Amino acid sequence: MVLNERKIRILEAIINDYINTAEPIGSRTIAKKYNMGISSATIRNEMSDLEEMGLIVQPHASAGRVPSDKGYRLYVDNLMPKHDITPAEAAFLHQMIINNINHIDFLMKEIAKAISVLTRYATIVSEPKFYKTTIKHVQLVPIDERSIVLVLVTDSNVVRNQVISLADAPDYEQLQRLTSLLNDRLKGLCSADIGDALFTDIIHNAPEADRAAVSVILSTIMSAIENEDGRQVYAGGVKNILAFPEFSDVDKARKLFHALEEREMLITLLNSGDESDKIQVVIGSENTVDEMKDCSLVKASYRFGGRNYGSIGVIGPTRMNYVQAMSILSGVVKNINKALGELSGG
Amino acid sequence: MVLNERKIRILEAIINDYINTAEPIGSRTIAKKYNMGISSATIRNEMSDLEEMGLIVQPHASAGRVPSDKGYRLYVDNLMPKHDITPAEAAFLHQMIINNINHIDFLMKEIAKAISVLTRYATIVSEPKFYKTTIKHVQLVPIDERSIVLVLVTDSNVVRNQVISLADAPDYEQLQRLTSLLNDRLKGLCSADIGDALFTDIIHNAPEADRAAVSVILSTIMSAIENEDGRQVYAGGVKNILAFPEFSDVDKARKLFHALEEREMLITLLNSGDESDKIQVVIGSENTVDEMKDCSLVKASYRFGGRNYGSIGVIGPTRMNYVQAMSILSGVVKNINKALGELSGG
DNA sequence: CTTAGCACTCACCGCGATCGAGTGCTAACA
DNA sequence: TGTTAGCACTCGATCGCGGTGAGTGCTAAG
Repeated sequence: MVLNERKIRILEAIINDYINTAEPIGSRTIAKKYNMGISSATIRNEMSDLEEMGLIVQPHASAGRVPSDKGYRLYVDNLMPKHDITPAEAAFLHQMIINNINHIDFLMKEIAKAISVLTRYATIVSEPKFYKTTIKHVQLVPIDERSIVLVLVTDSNVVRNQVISLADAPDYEQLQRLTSLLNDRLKGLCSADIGDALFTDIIHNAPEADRAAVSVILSTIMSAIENEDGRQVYAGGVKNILAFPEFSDVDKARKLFHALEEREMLITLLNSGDESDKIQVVIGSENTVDEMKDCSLVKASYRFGGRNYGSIGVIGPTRMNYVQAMSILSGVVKNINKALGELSGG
Repeated sequence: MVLNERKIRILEAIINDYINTAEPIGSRTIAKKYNMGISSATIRNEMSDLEEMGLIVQPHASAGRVPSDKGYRLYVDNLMPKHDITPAEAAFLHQMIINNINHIDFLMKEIAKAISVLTRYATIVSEPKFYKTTIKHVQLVPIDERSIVLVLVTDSNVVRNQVISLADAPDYEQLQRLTSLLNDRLKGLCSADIGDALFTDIIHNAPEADRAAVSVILSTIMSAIENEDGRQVYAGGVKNILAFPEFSDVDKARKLFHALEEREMLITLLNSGDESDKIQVVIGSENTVDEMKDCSLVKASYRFGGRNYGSIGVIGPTRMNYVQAMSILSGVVKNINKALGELSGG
């Protein structure tokens, strides 16, 4: 069976209508609403064909049709109009990213929030990977007699705090010395560069009195930088899910909420698919995660100098507004990449 | 009408039953379940009195009774058994607090999470107030040519990061000098101590080349420390709300979710009531916030040396388990206070 | 004061009737 | 051959109705 122009227009009508109304749509409605110059009976015949092709389904015998996951897939891959974000949205995103580009941890949360506000869907983001990130600066800051803060700045400008408890914390001058020492030895290195040899070398070259402290501090630095999967993932706008009729059953909503609080699940989601620059769409049953079978995920990676940096995903019902989600996401990614580029260039 | 012993026992039975089942409870059920040696008819008469007193209400004519907010109030103030947390819970809380007491920002989030897990209610916490908190240490850390990080450690061991953008960031040695300068002048001061005079004095005594940077840095420190309401509030376990039958209506749940994302609302909630050491309970309609009229809030402040530090609140339906919420909350607060005490003593 | 008895109320459940949106099929038509 | 009007049919949703049962309030007797 051939998917002619008319079938495509009917499919588009069904998808557009369903995205807006969340109600199954019948032949008569299409005939009236989108006057295509053909009768409802003809549309009925075409719809019968579309169903046979698996592009639309009937929830029950006397109901209208609803797009299937396969239908959405065709739509997303071939039919969907490309369109950009509005200048206002672009300006808003650009400003927000420029303002916070120096503080990536914070920026990621703001982005998640902003995207959920613009799309009214849930947003998940992952921070830049630490793996193969190099140390730009370490700084030891005194707290009290038994603890200090390790501040770690990486080349991707992620700032991390880590409180370290010590039996007997060094005083301020000692910390200054240790800070200099550590920066001299560690600056510009990535986790792979810091082997056991360097590790013990630094300890042995430290003043006798500082060795215990240096050992603890080095371990903390190592574990912070090694923990590749330790990067943060944030979810924003999760409550938007409650606004969709597909989640009017509280139990269903609760399950999805629960899933979206699972770090591992979010990481799995964001890491799925290839890591190309393209925006990827995972529709309903294509999801490997069970709780997501009724949802779609639109995701993109932001990058910097060819290294994979992190990902951003928009989660909505399968009938989500793919055009809007994809355009906003691409706007965000473009702006982040641009800002990160300027950062490395400047 | 006098509230005799028997009426009290019946009221307790109604409240306990309703806390567990969320179903109106009738006279026959009480007679059977809690054998008090009196017939359902007698209980009926007593219940009629309790209703007249406004302690219980009937959702509709042929239904059982449900405690009123006034009934809960009486229960919480006078009838409720005091009981402590289990040794296991106590050990768990104690360990978590001791482990993280040096990093209060993080600790607060962990506490919110832990309380929601233990109680299955939502938890809100506010970080220690910055107001009248003194500066323990400031540290400037380099990021790149155009930005530095300000790390601020207060006497309550809160560690704050703030990225500062500068037209031309000082180099490392310059930052060292500035760090020393700022520590010399600011250590031990609270926001009220840092007036305009000191402010300009520091700037004028700084080397000519550093003045622009010092000015920006000082402003950042000031705004961080002055912003009394700028303290963070976190909500945890909000999704637990979806498990309660009183929120099986998604719309109701959505409204509460929305409210619990409003910073201002949370601050209002946590600041309501007096600031004594006592655990406070706000029941249903006693709430000033509209969205909370169906909920109760159990809240406590944790303190340190007589200064108000911050608050923790547990939010559940009005039929929440007050005994459990209050015991866990008091356990948490006791442990925090103890840990904070040790901190200042050690 | 307590309790058995009883009439009454009313939410809830299950049932059948009705309604209507939507379909598929058929036959007529261009 | 494709399009369309007509029609029977399907089936979820809605409504009305009587029955059921939990629960009450009242009354009168113990």
